[in-house]
Amino acid sequence: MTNLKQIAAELSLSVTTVSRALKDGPEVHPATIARVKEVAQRVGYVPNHHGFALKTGRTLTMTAIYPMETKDHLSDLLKLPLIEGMTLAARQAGYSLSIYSTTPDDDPIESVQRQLQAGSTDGLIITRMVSGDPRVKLLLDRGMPFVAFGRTDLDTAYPYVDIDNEQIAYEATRRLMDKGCRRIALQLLVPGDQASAMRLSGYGRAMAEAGIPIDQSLIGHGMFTMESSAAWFDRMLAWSDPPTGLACANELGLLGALHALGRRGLAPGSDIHIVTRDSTRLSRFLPAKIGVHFVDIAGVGRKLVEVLESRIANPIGPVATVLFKGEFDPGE
Amino acid sequence: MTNLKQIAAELSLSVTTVSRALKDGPEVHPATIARVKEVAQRVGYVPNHHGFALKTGRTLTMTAIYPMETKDHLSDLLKLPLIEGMTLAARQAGYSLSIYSTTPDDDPIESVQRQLQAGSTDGLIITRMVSGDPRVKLLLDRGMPFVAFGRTDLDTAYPYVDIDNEQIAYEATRRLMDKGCRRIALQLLVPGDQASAMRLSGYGRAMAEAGIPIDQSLIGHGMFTMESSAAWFDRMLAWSDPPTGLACANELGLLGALHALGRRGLAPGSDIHIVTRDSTRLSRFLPAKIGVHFVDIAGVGRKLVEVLESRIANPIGPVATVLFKGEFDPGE
DNA sequence: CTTGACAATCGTAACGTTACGATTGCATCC
DNA sequence: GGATGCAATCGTAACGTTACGATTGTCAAG
Repeated sequence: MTNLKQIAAELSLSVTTVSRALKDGPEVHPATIARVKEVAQRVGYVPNHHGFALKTGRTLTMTAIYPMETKDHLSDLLKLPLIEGMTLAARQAGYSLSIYSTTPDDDPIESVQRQLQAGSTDGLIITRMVSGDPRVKLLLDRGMPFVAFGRTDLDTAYPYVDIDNEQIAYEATRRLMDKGCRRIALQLLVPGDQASAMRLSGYGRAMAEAGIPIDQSLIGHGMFTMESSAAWFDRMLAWSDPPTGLACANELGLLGALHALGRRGLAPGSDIHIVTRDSTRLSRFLPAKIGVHFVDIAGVGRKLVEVLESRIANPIGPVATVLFKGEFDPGE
Repeated sequence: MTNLKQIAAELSLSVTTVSRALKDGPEVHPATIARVKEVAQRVGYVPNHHGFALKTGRTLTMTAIYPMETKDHLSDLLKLPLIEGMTLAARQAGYSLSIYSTTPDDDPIESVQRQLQAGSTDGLIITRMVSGDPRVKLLLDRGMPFVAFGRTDLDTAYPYVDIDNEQIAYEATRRLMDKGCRRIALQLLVPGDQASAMRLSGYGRAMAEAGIPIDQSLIGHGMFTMESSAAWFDRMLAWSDPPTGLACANELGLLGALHALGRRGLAPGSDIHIVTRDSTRLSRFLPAKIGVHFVDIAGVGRKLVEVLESRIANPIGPVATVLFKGEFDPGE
């Protein structure tokens, strides 16, 4: 591992001049800059991360707090394109992305505090926003740059990137109504999180417009595994008045529901209609007629990094808020 | 952000003593240790990562090099449990895990060299091993601790965790033969990688045992998206003598194949039989009779971290090599 | 010839941590 | 009472980097 000192020694220059030359400092003679860069290139000099971080306070690291809904089960395929989008964008922006996994046992606030105290990151990507999320105030107060994947219902302005879950659920419900459905079941993910609240809101708006009262028993919470989705939908199918429409939370919810349906020899398209949100295009490869909202989650990942990057560069600038719309494909 | 100096000032001790006290140094008076720890606790002291790293050379960071087969498409669901297993285990071991994404444009060797030169990681997790993989020698020569996800055909001993792809493909092929299949198609992932070579080897062994000559046109390379798998299988189904058995590379390959089958009104179970490897249990929720090899990929991720951790702790110790077997479920 | 301006380079200190050797105080021993 | 040993603590230097102010040399203007 080479350092500035070695380059300086080789050229009989001071460490200072070498340091400046490598960042094209105007005080350094152009010819010297060229010589320094030539040697740096030749010996494969790469700045030492920790020396830089210690001196400047900039760590060139972003941390994504990654919540796992369960310890063992697959919980949302969305995470795959999200991670791919984030890691690739972070790398291209010159940051390394550290992933801090949390289980349901972990306190979300404590996870953030830990990152704050450790001081080993320039910025945080937080997800799974809840109503009145206390992490926002905490991070703003401490001046730690961050971006949230998801909005919340605070007065405070803060940077976020979100999916328009309200619109997606509204449109999904409307599409099901267009098919003639009136008893429409809705899958929600983690109870209490903002994404689910928005879905519920969009669903409620569509139902209200159509004058259909909401039947709470049609709303499924905690549908973040194929198993839970299948069991929930299976119970409903046994009712005397089963739902005729279903809005799934995501690909896994869809797979679970299709599984329950298939076991009874049913398929979506005639008696029952299904729509879902999809971030992997996986639903398009299933042998079933389903309406799909595609959302560009890799794009969300890239945007999160981009917003966080500008936030780190200018922590007191205006906050960016970005909303990704879903694109509906009726799947006929 | 508090540091040792502040704690030292508060207790009128030297920084040295505080540093030692926090790691229970035997030279420090027990009562002093208690006082120091009490203050550290109260002010929320967390050691500064970069100061520590600069001084000791230990970064407490592991880096996983994460290859993306394509820039845009979902390429293997295996990555999700792998990342979850790795990140969680790394965190529990006191390391942070950095993910370095690479695209097909990136040179794998250069990616490793970059990590070596940057010196900002204690150890590397490399994947997608190829025949005679030059990264192994490079890392061994430079003394950088690492662990590979996958074996390769080198004489050199090096630590790895792998899935027994040879056995899985062998057993998959045998199972298909038990169903009466003789024309058996095989899906392989990245051309040239070792996992695919092992699959091919296991397939070849089973075919040889059964005395069936290998038809190269039944072997599909580059089947790492649902799209490519569907297109490939669709072409085969149009033949006058289509395959009667198919061994899929993974869940996505399976989805693609089922899609192609479904469009022709066919389903696995009678004319054609399908087996696949699965790391998400997703195939069990599909409305199709397929044999499945389950592999505990989250366990692989945890094991990778565990092996790397012991490698970092003792870089010249014996190399651990771990093989994960698949568990077959005929899916009747 | 002196002064001033300017370009180019240098030296020192500091970020927070740990390793090493030095120092202090105190009891014990001959 | 001075030497010895030991426990507890301290001071300094170093890891690699950057920021700041200082220093050198050159050249033109007065």
